[in-house]
Amino acid sequence: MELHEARRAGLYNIGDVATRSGVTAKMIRHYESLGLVKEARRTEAGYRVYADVDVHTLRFIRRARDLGFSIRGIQQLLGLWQNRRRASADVRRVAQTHLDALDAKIRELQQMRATLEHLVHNCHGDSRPDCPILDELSARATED
Amino acid sequence: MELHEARRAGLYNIGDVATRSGVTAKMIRHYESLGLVKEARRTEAGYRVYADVDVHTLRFIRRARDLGFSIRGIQQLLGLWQNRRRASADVRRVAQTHLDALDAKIRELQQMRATLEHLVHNCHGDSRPDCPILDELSARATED
DNA sequence: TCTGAACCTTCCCATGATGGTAATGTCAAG
DNA sequence: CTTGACATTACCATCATGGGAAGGTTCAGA
Repeated sequence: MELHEARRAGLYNIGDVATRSGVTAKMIRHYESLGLVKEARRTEAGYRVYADVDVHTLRFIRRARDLGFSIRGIQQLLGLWQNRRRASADVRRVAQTHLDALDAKIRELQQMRATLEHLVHNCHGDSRPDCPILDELSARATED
Repeated sequence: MELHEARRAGLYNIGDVATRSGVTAKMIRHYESLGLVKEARRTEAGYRVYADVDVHTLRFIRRARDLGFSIRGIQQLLGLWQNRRRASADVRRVAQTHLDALDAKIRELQQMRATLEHLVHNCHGDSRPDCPILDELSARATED
């Protein structure tokens, strides 16, 4: 197949798909190398060729990434999405696992934030050198 | 210098320092290669040798890492810590920058979390295939 | 004194998701 | 036929950390 034939057949090259899906061409190739999306057909010149269904799949991937799912999680979600006999419980389990991970991460960052906020709040922030931030970081023990 | 002499002089090898500072030997070497800590002296056999002041510095680094500071930020903080003519305003500026970054990251994760929570909440989680989580991910447009 | 465990050294590779760049080849329009 | 905008692969970088291999050192105990 050649590219102009593919175009006439309603197919896209990687740049078109990138624009339509919101996934960069770079990442599309990367996902292919990971096996997250199946290997694209090629024109005779070696250009990747895509159809609407691929755009749809890549949008799915991008939305999942936007929700912070890992490639592993997206792999699971894609598998369930493409399996009509899936149980929604399986989907929810994957999502819940990620939700728990998000919660853990948020708590971790909030803990950092609280400590740092406290320190920043207690720092004069003037021309003098004394600074509770440095005092805390150089303290002999980890206590506040 | 040989190791037993160094020990008698109150110095440590990298394993001791790792234990005392809470920074792994691996990371101590890495920080040295980055220039975050100065190059350690060596015994004649090539073993790194450290003093109490180095333990102190590495603890400082570990505490800063625990607060999520980047290597770049820690470099700045170390510089200020070791500069007696620093202005606390400079320290606070570095900390505030990181605090802002933490806030941004937390908000980003909370946004993800909220969306995902909503989806998980609306998913039956039973044996049927219909699932709002997949519906959202495969939606034609990004709206809730 | 020998041996083995427990250290140390350097060097390379892996993570996860993404970006950059370079060298090279193809396509489409003027 | 040239030119510019595409495409291809391959490699390197990020950020902080860990793993492991291959080899040298130290030290305690038999």
